[in-house]
Amino acid sequence: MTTEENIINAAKEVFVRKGFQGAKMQEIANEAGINKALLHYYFRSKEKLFEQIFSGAFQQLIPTLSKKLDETTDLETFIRFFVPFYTNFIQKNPHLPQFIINELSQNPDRIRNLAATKVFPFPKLSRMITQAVAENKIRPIENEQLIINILALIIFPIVAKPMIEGVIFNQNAESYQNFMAKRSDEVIETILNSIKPQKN
Amino acid sequence: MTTEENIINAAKEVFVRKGFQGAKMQEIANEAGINKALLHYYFRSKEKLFEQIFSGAFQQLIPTLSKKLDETTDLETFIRFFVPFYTNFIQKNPHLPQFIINELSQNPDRIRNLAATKVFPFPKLSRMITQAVAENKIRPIENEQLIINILALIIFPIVAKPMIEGVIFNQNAESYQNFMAKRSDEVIETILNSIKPQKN
DNA sequence: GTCTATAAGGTGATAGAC
DNA sequence: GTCTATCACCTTATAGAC
Repeated sequence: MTTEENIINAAKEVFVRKGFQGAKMQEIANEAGINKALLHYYFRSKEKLFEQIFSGAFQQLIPTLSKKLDETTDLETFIRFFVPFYTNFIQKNPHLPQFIINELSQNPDRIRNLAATKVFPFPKLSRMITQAVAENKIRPIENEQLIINILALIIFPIVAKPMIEGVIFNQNAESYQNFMAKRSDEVIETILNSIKPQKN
Repeated sequence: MTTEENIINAAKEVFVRKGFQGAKMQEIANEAGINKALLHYYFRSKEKLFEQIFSGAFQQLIPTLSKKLDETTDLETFIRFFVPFYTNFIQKNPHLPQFIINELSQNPDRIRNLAATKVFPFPKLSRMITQAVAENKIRPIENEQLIINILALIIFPIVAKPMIEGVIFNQNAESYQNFMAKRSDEVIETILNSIKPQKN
């Protein structure tokens, strides 16, 4: 592993754990097993380092999703694919959504350009929902409400992990893991039930 | 308004906007229209000031909820009360959940004692759900899954506001407000639909 | 490329005048 | 109670030897 890759991995870890302000160059250097000066040798400043890390974070995610959306026409099929797929991605990058939310609310300009199109392929899914409603396959619901419902059910339990472990599971990490193992199926069932067409 | 109240209001604002690390005593002083020294005169340290702020944040919330839970036996009735009530509280304190989540994941010890019992009256609601399942009033679902579903649908759109405004609504603040105005009803409908007993 | 040393500026906290 | 001035420390960034 090159020094540069080494730094990137260390920085990703620290940035995402501490946020931009909380992350210290010294801590990144320690984590990478080098010294501060070398950080500035490879990446002129903390800002530059940050941008490099962040712009790469979502690059694995969006192409896959867009492709799947192009191949799929049925909303239920897409949801059954999307929920475990996105859950899995976020479980592998558990601090990422919280990090994005934090940075967007503290310094929107820093990552707005980066985040705008890379977080979620919104328009395609939106059209799919509109169509499903028009065809009476699901109950009437606004695109945005349904999309936020899905994202909320997936993302919240991961972002709020420390809160949930503390308040709901009394600091019991095993209970939380147990809970998360069943989460994906539960979200699918919750979503599909919630949009079933109403009986007349 | 006394200087002390002044400081508390300013500090609440800044802490919740920037997190513990990001909040600077100078910024709090500016926001309060005084100087740094006076902060330390009233509250010995940044830590002390922080504790004072935080421990007061939830004190209005929990008593009301507990009382309502004692008065209510029907789950649907409670949900119809709880969703708009909690939504309203969080809209008035929009940065609070994000703040708690952040601080819990960055320095759990700092607020664990404060947060543990004050965020949510979990056990009472849990028993109510167990009973509703046993009586076939709702489909089989684990208490924790349902409670997290409810909290997720309420809290996420507020915590993730900057992300949603950016990605879903193209920086259009009015669209977001419009979305939030309908949110409470939508959450109730989503939740109640999602737990309807299954047909045989 | 990698290091040590240090500059330049910020941050929490205190001393002391009024 | 409120202020100015200042201390001690920390953080980013750079200079310069190897």
